[in-house]
Amino acid sequence: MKSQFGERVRTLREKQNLYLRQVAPLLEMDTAQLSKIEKGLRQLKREQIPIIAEILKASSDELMTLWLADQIYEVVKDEKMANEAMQVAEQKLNFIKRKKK
Amino acid sequence: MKSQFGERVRTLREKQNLYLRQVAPLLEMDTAQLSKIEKGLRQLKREQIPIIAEILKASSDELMTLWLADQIYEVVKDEKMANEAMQVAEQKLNFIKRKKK
DNA sequence: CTATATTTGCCAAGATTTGACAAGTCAATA
DNA sequence: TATTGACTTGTCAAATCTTGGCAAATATAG
Repeated sequence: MKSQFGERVRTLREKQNLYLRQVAPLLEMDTAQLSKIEKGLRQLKREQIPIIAEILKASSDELMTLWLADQIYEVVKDEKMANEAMQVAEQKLNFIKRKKK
Repeated sequence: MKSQFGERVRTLREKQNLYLRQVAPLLEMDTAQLSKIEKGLRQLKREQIPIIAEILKASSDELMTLWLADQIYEVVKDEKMANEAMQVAEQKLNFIKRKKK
């Protein structure tokens, strides 16, 4: 499981019977780049997520969630304190959210 | 709450009655940089965490946890799907961990 | 073998982060 | 109010990291 985002994009693309060469230009990149993105070797730019969601007729929220999860995972993988750090981050997140209401 | 790591470092440093000018050289930086780190405007390098932990007679694990939490928070702050993403990342983390055992 | 789809390797260009310094604020106090 | 010491802020070039684009390699199907 290299990149949840990439794997999901590939699945969706295949479900739509689209080739890299068809999708890549819509994102203004070449097939090599999109291939790397699907394999998790590169990151799609955050602002392109809604675009690819539309191309693949998928939920932008779902793809954004997977994309963010990949970024988080990149930070904590191989870290002994990963779980503790996630918990602390979550608490901060909820604390800030509560404050904003 | 800008940076949990930075705030903790400052607290620990003050508890030890140390000045920036005393601590900074031990990390091979100037006081300006360390000041920014404590205020969350810069990140300490990951590999320097054990060093600062020793200087401040603090737990390396604790500081690493806060440092990682800051990195995670940076990824998800202001994101609508933040909580969902954290959950997905956590699942992946536990999945991988289970596999490694 | 040929054609098409995808993957991989490379490296220059672009973007981001850091290091270093100078100048600034602030508080205590002579 | 002038001085000193601690800390902060702004700037910018250098260092580091990431991306874009191309060419060549591989894979698959006919």
